[in-house]
Amino acid sequence: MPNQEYRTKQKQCVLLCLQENSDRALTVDELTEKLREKNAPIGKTTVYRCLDKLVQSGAVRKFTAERGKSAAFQLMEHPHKCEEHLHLKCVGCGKFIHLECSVMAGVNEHILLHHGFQIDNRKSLLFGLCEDCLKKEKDHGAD
Amino acid sequence: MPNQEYRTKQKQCVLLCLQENSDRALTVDELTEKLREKNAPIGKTTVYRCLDKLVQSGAVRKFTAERGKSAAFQLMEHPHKCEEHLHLKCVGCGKFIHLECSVMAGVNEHILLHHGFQIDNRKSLLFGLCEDCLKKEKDHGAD
DNA sequence: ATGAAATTGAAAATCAATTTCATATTGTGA
DNA sequence: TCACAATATGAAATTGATTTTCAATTTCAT
Repeated sequence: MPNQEYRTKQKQCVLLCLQENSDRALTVDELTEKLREKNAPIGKTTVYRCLDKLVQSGAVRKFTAERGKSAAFQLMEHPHKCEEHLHLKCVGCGKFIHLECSVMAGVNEHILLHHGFQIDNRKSLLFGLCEDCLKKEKDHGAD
Repeated sequence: MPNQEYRTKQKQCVLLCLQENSDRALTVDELTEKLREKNAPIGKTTVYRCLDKLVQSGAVRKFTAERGKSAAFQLMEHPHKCEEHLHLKCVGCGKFIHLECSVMAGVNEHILLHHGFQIDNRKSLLFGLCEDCLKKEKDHGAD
């Protein structure tokens, strides 16, 4: 009486596609389209299900967009390491930045000790503008 | 040729209701129900529209829930001050905490100077467990 | 090869949020 | 006070991402 997860072509393809695009977050539609182009057509329902499992396992991070916009998914290269630091997401270009830094290392501890709050790095995300997008904004003079 | 915002009963009621519940975030359904109970019935569409404006103006913060769950809205008592510090949100009880603290004050500056990233405090939120919920979790021994 | 458990995916359902549009309200100028 | 143009309201219809359903297919231990 097997009680396990079956190894299927579809799951492998979704994971591979995420690996090939690990520098950015993909929506379900983008993923489905990329796989169709690669002659590995797959139903959207299945893509949703694969991603759910990957998110559960911690291997993939889900960026929940505002309603009406699709969520986007990105593979985390080192999930365990990722739990140890905060992350930044640029609202200009979508870039995802690992905030690994000795100065920042003590921040979560400080918040736990002095504010009684235990931050969950997997669920937290700081939004703002990255270096490139800041520069672009200055050049255009706007805002 | 007026080119302004009309002062209507509905807008005042929504704002008042948010003020009376400024300790927590309310969904559109909760807000609509509370106003019905107060004999100030209002259409959901209008509640959505009022909230949009309040969010635009910075007076109200919107907590975008995962899909299938409704977003929740909470009045910010001092919007300008809020832009100056980060916030914590407890995933256990929903508590919203202002992280005003001298130690944290330099964090955004450090990230800008050393990581080239300008954090937008209005869009950022750190998730985790507050003191009370941490205690509850320990008592139950689970996890 | 067999069959029970798990997976797939098209179609239908879900549901918060948005749009539409006819009606009602607001505030200004006469 | 009146009229009217700008704005607001809200019920109903629509949208659109995600989830559910379920019959057909695939996986893998025996």
